[in-house]
Amino acid sequence: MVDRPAKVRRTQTQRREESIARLVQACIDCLVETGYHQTSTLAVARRAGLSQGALFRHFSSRLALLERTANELADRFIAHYRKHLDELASQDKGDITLAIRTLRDITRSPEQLAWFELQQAARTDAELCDVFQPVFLRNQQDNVNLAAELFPETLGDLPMMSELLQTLIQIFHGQTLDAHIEQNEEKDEQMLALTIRLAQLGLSVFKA
Amino acid sequence: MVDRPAKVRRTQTQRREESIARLVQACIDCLVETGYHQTSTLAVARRAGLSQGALFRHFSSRLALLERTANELADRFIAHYRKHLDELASQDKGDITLAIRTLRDITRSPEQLAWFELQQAARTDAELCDVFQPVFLRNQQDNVNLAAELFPETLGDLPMMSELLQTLIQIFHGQTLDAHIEQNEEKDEQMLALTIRLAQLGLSVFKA
DNA sequence: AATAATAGAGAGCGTCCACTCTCTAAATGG
DNA sequence: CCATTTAGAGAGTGGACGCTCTCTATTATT
Repeated sequence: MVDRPAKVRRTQTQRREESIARLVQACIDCLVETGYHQTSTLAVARRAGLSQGALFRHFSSRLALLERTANELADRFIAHYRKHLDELASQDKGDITLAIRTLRDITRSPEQLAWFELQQAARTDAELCDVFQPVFLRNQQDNVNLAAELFPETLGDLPMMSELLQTLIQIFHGQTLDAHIEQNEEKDEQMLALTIRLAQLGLSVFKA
Repeated sequence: MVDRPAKVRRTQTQRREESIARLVQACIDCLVETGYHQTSTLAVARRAGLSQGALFRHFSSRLALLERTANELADRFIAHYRKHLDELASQDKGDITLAIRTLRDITRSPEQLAWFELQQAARTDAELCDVFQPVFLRNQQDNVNLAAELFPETLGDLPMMSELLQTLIQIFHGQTLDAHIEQNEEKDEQMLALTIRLAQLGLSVFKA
C-alpha cells in the first residue's frame, strides 16, 4: 500500500501563492531549457504539476505570466549578488578580481539564461517589450546601486561606473552565448582572464 | 490598359537561383522584423512573393532554409567589413578609432540582428545548433583573418588578438540589444565612446 | 450545516504551424 | 513538336498553440 501523504489543509491564500510560485519557477525552467517560444502555457502548467486551466486562473494571459517571471528574475539577481558578493567585499576592498569572477559565474546562472530569452524576444514583440522594459531598467539601477554599496571604496564615486559595469555585464553575456556554441572550456577561461585584465585596466585609468 | 511586363524567358537555373535568393532575403527580413519563431515558412514565402509549396521545392525543411540563410549572413559580413574597412585601413594604419566605430555600425546592421536570432535560438534547439555551429566558427575565423589582413601593423602579431576582437564584438552585441530596450541615444553614444577608450587601452597594453 | 467564493481539472475552439500532395506552367532535350 | 523534367500554386493534414468554458474540489462565511 502506498503511503499517501495526508492532504494538508491550507488557506486559499497559501494555495494561491504556492501555485503561483510553482508556475513562475516552472516558467523560468522552461525558458532556460527549451527557450522562449517553447515556453507554452501548457508546458509551464505541466511542469508545475497543474493544469492549463489552473494557470489561466492565476494569470490572465501568457504575457502576464512572463511579466511576473521577469520581475521574479530581477529580484533573484539582487539576492544572488548580495549573497555571493558581500563577504568578498568585506575582505578585498581593493582588489575586485574575485568579485569580477563571481559576477561572471552569476552571469552563467540559469536565471540569466531565462533573462536573455525574454530580452531577445522583447526585441520583436511590442507587447512583451512594453512589459519588460521597466523591469529591465529597474534591474540596471539595482546593479549599479548594489555595486556602489558593496564596493564603496573601489566603485563609490568612479566616473562612468554605471557604464563600465554595464559593459562588463555585456561582455559576460556575450561570453555566455558564445560559450554555448564554441564548447571550448579552455578558451572560455582565457576570455575570462582577458576580461579581468581589461576591467582592472579600465578601473585604474578611470580612477585617476 | 496596364503595361504588363513582357514575361522574360529565363533558364531553369536562373529561375531556381533567383527564387532561392528571394527566399533567403525574405528569411533575413523576417528574422530581423519579426524574430525567429515568427519566421514561418509561409511568412517567408509570402514575403518572397512565392507560395509555400515553392519554398519546399527549394528547401527540404525550414531548418535547411535557416542553414542557407546563416551561410548567406556569414558571407555578407565579410563583404561588409571589406567594403567599409579597407579604405579606412589604407589611411589610418595606426589609429583604429574609426575602424572600431565602423565595426559598431556594422554590428547594428539588419544582418547582425538576424544572426542574433539564430544564435539565441540555437541555444535551445539541438538541430539548429548542429547546423549553425560550423557557420558560427567559420565567421569567427573570417573576422580574425580579415582584421589581421586589413590592419597588419596594428593587429598583425598582437597576442590575444582573436580574443580581444571577439570581446569587442561581444560588447557591441550587448550594446545593440540593450539599446533596443533603453532607447536612449545619448547613452548609446557614451557607451560607444567608453568602448573605444577601453579598446585603445587594451591595444596599447597588449602591444608592449 | 448551508451557502458562497475560490482553486483546479480537462475538454473544446479557432488559428497557425511545418510539411505533403496534387495539379498546372514553364523550360529542356530529342 | 513532343516527351520529360523542373518550377510553382494552392488545398489538405495532423499537431501545437493561446485561451475559454464547464464542471468538480476545496476553503471561507454565516
